[in-house]
Amino acid sequence: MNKTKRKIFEASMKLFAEKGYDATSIEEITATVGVAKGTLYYHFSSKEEIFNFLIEEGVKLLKNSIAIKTGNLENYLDKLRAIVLIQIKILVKYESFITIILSQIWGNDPRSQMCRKYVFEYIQMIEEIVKEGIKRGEIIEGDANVIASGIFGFICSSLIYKMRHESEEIDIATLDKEIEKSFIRKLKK
Amino acid sequence: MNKTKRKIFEASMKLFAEKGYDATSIEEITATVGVAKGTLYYHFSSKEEIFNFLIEEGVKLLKNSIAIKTGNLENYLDKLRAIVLIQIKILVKYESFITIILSQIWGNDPRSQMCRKYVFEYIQMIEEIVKEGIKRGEIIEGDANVIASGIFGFICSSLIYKMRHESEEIDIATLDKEIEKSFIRKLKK
DNA sequence: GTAATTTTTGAACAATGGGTCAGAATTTAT
DNA sequence: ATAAATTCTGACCCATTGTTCAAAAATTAC
Repeated sequence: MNKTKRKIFEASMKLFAEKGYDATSIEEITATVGVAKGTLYYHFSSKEEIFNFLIEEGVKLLKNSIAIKTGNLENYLDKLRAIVLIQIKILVKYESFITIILSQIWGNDPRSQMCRKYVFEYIQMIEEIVKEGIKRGEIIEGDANVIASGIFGFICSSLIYKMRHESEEIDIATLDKEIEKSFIRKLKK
Repeated sequence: MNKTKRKIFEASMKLFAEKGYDATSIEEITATVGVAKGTLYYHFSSKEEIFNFLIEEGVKLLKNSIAIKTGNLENYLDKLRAIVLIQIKILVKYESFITIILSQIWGNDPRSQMCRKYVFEYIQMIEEIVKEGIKRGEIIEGDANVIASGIFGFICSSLIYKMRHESEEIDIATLDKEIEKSFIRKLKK
């Protein structure tokens, strides 16, 4: 990716996360980057395209991380543990992306639907792991749907937790350990 | 509340939930209700005021429900169970309100901050229950912060679950039971 | 029935925002 | 050095939006 394009990409990510898609104007993005309007439209065909680009990059990152970190684990509960940890790590490192996703998935407009599609795919992936874990007797019996949605819910709760402790620096290991201790561990059969 | 005002209130709630605050125009709201623009501005001083009004009403409802349903329970884990159930019930009955809240709390703009303030108060309330439950030995030891945030996360996961099963009608009792079985029950000491 | 009050109307206004484009500046190729 | 291709600029366009207001309509009070 071009240097200018990357700058526009990063400024958009930050602004979309802070103020939302609609409330962020093209003018604001270009002012932040320090280029003229035309430059933005040279690199991206529309505001919408910036957004799509953003989401695709983020999803790619999340999926890859999960694939790498869970691939070589044998036990399916350990896979879930790994997912929770990655979720927290991504949240801390790419908070803007997670913020955008969590802001966008709830509505009914096309943009929401698009984001939701990705999130559903992600949860589906978790669900497969839960199902297999149950089948193998490594995870307690239960509705894999609900459990997978619940594990996604931990992204929300982690971000909320992070926001509630904005002043202090959040300790990934501690948050992960506490979620593990209070919720995940209990999924062991 | 006036009949016309109520109609405006309800249409706004629905539209804000579906399309988001910024993407919903005054014109759209008034067209939905079937009144002229001026009528809206007779009942509300601004778009922002509609939003604030909306959030306050919803929060009032949620807090009251919780106070009533947990008040006469002795055991603190039962209180948490009741909260989860109420969360699901409110979600099904007032989905628009929950959708608006979940869309709004993640950003950094004044509107997000306001919504977040309410959500933090709500989580705080859960946290107090968790703390007391731990003190009394009815709930396992753990970080009350994380557990309370986690229980809030179940609102997110329930809405996600609901959206993933849009076609079928969601069964409150079942969803509640599954969350109880997989997550809440395990908090018992 | 008339006056006073409340409620509704919709045209008009000012501001903002996404997007365009012809030309300038810069970089790359020959 | 010159030509070609790439990248950048910012004034301009047009549609949209939140808000206002003087006048009309409807309701209430006397």
